[in-house]
Amino acid sequence: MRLVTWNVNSVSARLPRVLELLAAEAPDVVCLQETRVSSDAFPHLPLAEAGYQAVGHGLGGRNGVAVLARDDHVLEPVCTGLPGEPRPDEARWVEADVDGVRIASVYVPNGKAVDAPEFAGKLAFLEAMAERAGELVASGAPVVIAGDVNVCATDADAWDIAALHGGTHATPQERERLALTTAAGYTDAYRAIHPDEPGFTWWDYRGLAFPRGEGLRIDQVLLGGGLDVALADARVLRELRKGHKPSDHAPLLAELTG
DNA sequence: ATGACTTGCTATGCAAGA
Repeated sequence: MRLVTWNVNSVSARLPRVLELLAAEAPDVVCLQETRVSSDAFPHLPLAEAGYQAVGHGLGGRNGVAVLARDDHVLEPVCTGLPGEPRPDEARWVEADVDGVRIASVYVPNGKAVDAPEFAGKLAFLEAMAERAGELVASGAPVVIAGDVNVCATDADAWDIAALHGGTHATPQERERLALTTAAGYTDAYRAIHPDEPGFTWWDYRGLAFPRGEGLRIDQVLLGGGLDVALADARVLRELRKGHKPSDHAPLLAELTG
């Protein structure tokens, strides 16, 4: 199974690049974040023409998540929303089963600034995610949690830890709470394959951040329920951060055997 | 050139992203 996670910063604005990804990599599963469309307005038709079915969860405007599966798989919607999340109206979590593998696409809140009320909401969301992650592995089925976790797990995940706006994304509070999910029995796929590479997945649109290499590794594929032994490769699809109208995130691809 | 933000909306400027 080839699984991609990608924060697209609007699936409508990014549709040509999403179709480019599907044509170039033919992934089995794609988790999208920041789709920024309501579930009703999700672009099912052009994706179907490209050979993909989708479960979208969104309320328009901001946020929104989705799971795509290639047509030769069975995609079954499971649930939307994360039990215990502070803002269920923000559409940041969706689960679907693909050939019996549970897939969760997640968009963790940004948190804005350490002293902002949104920061406490981010911490609460990360706690709810860890809780759900534990439930999922306890069910015994293989599970993938993939998405924009909006946290640099270590200093190696940022080009300049001192430059992070408002001090967010690398605080001990955020890291401890993200670590609750991995402690529940998940493997960070990219780090498992590349222990010493930055693996950045996001670069600011401003200030030539991408060509300067000023990025963050804030998107992750987390493997649970025994899927870690199937991990064969993981890589950042940097080509999609280049060219016409890119997202500010690059897709992250994980390859699993079987 | 990997090239100096981008998106959708409380819209014609603004907040938010990280």
